[in-house]
Amino acid sequence: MPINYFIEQLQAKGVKITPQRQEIIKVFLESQDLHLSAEEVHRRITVKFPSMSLDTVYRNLSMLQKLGILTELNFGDRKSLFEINNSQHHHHLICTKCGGSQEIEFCPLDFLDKQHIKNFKVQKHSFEIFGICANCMQ
Amino acid sequence: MPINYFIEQLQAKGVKITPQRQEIIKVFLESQDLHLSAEEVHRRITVKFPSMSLDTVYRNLSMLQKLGILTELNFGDRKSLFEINNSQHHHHLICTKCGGSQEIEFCPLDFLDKQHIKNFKVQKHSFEIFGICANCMQ
DNA sequence: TCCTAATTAGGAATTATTACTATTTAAGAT
DNA sequence: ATCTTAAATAGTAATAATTCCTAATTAGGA
Repeated sequence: MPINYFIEQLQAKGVKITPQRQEIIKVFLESQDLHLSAEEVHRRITVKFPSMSLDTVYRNLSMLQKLGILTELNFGDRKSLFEINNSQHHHHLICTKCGGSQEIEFCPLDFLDKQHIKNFKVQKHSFEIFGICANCMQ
Repeated sequence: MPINYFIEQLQAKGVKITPQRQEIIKVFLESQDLHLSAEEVHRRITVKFPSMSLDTVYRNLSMLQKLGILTELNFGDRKSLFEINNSQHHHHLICTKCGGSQEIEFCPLDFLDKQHIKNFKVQKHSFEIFGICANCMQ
């Protein structure tokens, strides 16, 4: 997805298109890493724009997540990671040794009997598998 | 499960049976709430034993989790919750409005095609569904 | 009863995130 | 093109959860 695709979403929601916001989206689009922490996003931007405030990063990550442009991930280490929604819905295998992760396309909701969630309005869900990856296995 | 069941597990692992440890286990066994934070465990114990250190709570929760006596839960609010393993494996529906949770017996691993996780040694997994519970719905 | 490694209390330090406030700015109106 | 203003930002302080540190205590074996 080109950056304009996301900029248009912002315009449609009536939020201002600031240079800071554009930089944050660019970082995700240019990143090889799929998952970035607020700190890491900030670090990458301040290389070129040293005045970017960490608060601005947090504020915008949160806003972009609410708009559905980013997904927030919690791998249980009490720091949030974010990934941009430019591929299909998926979940993750996370290596507890090296910290790396891979995507799996399996989604539990496809197998969940609706009996289990009646009288409950589902908003979102999380599913992660933790273990040792092939690399770390030997 | 009586408390002795857990004490014996500790003895079998060769850790010392301190009063502090026994209190922590008691708190879980006596609690109607299924999920307790470190802070909450500490709060309940200091009513009777004001000198219990918060550090001791953290250290022991972590130890009890590694021994398989407790399960650590992360509902994405960057604070860990713990529950004692005295019922069968389950997952949770979590209400984003009131914070309450209910158990569901469905487990994704029962439906996961082993193709998805080949070359990966599974250690643990998380699965939570977030939404609005029946009470908060009206 | 003695010994010692394990454990603890108390407080300081760390990490991630949120709050606050004065200043700046995007973008619609004139 | 300029003006206006609500939204957004920078910089810093505050908060929350957790971990680290160290001297003192203690469980449990000898």
